[in-house]
Amino acid sequence: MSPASHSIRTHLCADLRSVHIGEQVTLAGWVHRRRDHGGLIFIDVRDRSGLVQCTFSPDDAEAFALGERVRPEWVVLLEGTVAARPEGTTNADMPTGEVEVNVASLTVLNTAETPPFEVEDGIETDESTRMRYRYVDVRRPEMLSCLVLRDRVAQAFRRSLGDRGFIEVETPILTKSTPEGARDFIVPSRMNPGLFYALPQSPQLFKQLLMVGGLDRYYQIARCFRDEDLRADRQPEFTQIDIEMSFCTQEHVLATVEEVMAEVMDAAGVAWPAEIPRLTHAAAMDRYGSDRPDTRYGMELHCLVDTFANSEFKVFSGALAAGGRVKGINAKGAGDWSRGRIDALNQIAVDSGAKGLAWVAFPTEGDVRSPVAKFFTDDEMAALREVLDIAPGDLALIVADEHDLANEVLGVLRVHLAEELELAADGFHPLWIVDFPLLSWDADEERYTANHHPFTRPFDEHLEMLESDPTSVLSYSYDLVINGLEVGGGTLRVHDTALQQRIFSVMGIGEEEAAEKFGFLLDALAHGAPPHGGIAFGFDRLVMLLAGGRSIRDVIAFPKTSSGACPLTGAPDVVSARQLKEVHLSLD
RNA sequence: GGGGGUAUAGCUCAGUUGGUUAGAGCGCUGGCCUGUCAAGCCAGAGGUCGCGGGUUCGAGUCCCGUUACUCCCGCCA
Repeated sequence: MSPASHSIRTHLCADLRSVHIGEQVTLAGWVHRRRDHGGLIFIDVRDRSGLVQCTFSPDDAEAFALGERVRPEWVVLLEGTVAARPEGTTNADMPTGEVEVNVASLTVLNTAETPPFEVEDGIETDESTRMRYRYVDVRRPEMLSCLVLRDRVAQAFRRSLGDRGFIEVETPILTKSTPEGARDFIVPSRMNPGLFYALPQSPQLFKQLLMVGGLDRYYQIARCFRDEDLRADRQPEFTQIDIEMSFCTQEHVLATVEEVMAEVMDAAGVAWPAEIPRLTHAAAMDRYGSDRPDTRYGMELHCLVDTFANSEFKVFSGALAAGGRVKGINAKGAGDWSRGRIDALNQIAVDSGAKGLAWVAFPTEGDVRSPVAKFFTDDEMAALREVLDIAPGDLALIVADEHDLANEVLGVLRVHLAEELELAADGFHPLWIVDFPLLSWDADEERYTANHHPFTRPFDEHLEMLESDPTSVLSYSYDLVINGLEVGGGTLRVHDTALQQRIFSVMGIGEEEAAEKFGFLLDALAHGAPPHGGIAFGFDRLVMLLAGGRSIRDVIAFPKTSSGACPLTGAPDVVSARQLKEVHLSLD
């Protein structure tokens, strides 16, 4: 049903077409632009559907006088007759360009101050100004279309998940602070002096409790809160499509998600591959140097250990002797880069933790430029060309270092080079990253920490290594990566109290602490927890990606600045002494 | 917490080696104008040069500090 039903208007502005010619219509909207010719006035009237041109003729003195008075962004109600535009005055650039409305009467519903910026696409106004006047900003078609797309995607998720027997359940916003993970936003409790709620970082534990509760399949479009520093793709509050299912294997979760994503992408009008390729975490690191590789381009990492096994070059031989790796990438088309540009790459490598970056440029056939090639034998050079598939115009970049570091450094360079060389193909290139290690060693905290979260289920066949070789234990875990952006992630969960205790123990979370922080989860697991698993999608990121944007803020109606402030409301703000006293807080 | 960038009219920006009264386009206000659609023409208003301090005869410009916005690193299971 159109918004024009049950309304003081009969049509939306941009719905008018030649078929309406001769009809009496009533429109309501904002004055977009006025073109006053003295004896004839054009006003483009805008509502969320778009624009239509309205004309005021001096024949109707009353309406004409009002037409002279109105200003941009005034809110008007107007009645008139849809008419064909005179020959030669149609506007092919406008959907309504064949017609215009000859206005018989106009009512000013509201006046408006001059807007702080133009209500049109493509403006370059400072973002905090746009945020401060967000109600003006969202009148711009490109902003409106982002919110519409967001709605489309949300509706598609609801429909698709509902069709598959998932039940939408809301979980608490006022909840309990948990260790691990991000910093919590906390809320003082007036009725319980000195005690605090925390806002959820995700509904993780609640959805597991719902599985124990026999809901079987749950989803929620859930608001999540994390008190960490912001980025272009990170807001302090954000939205997840949160999904959990019981009695399933990893394959069942992935299959369900693939079906749902196919339907969602179809609803969003996006081309989407029939099958989502999979890559293990280890393979992703090995081939792309990243656990969220951008597969819109190649430039994979290649192992040069065999190539330089007997190298005289001390940097290489030293790294290999220490058990490290020599790996390289081929920056195709960068063979003629200046020394300065290559030095910049070296700086990126060093900033990423490498000791340095070896490079060999092949600007033209038979020409080689390199500060290190003199250390290579002819055979080594030939092998290098072979392994990296070098052609004239290419640039070989080589890192020799400890295994993981060599991968990561090249991974960073790969992303940087792809941007500079504009390698990314069009469209959306999703892939699954699976089989993440369960735990990582945190050198700062001197303990093992969960890669995903502490409730992730280890591979059954790796359980015996849990205490003896914790970092070698892989887990039932999966991330959905699209164009180098982590869009979703999930795991199968531990559904057994004893195993959960073992994992806490390996992580250095004692029985007492576990009982205090997660006691309710452990209790639940002891009350008949089915095997279960799920996934959560970063909804804002996904919509941003589909909208082709670079900032998550453009798909959030009222986002915050990078310091977590809201220029519109002025939040965060001071509260009164009385409010503080009521919640038993005093400030420094 | 660290690094980079930005801050001059409502918006987007220019402003030279420090030098008279800080400019432009758009927008805004007024006037003219009957077929425009980024209407056109004429006229006009509009400035705490982010803020504070310093150097100087003189600071939008140089120095120090600071705030806000923004991008990145750390951080974000």
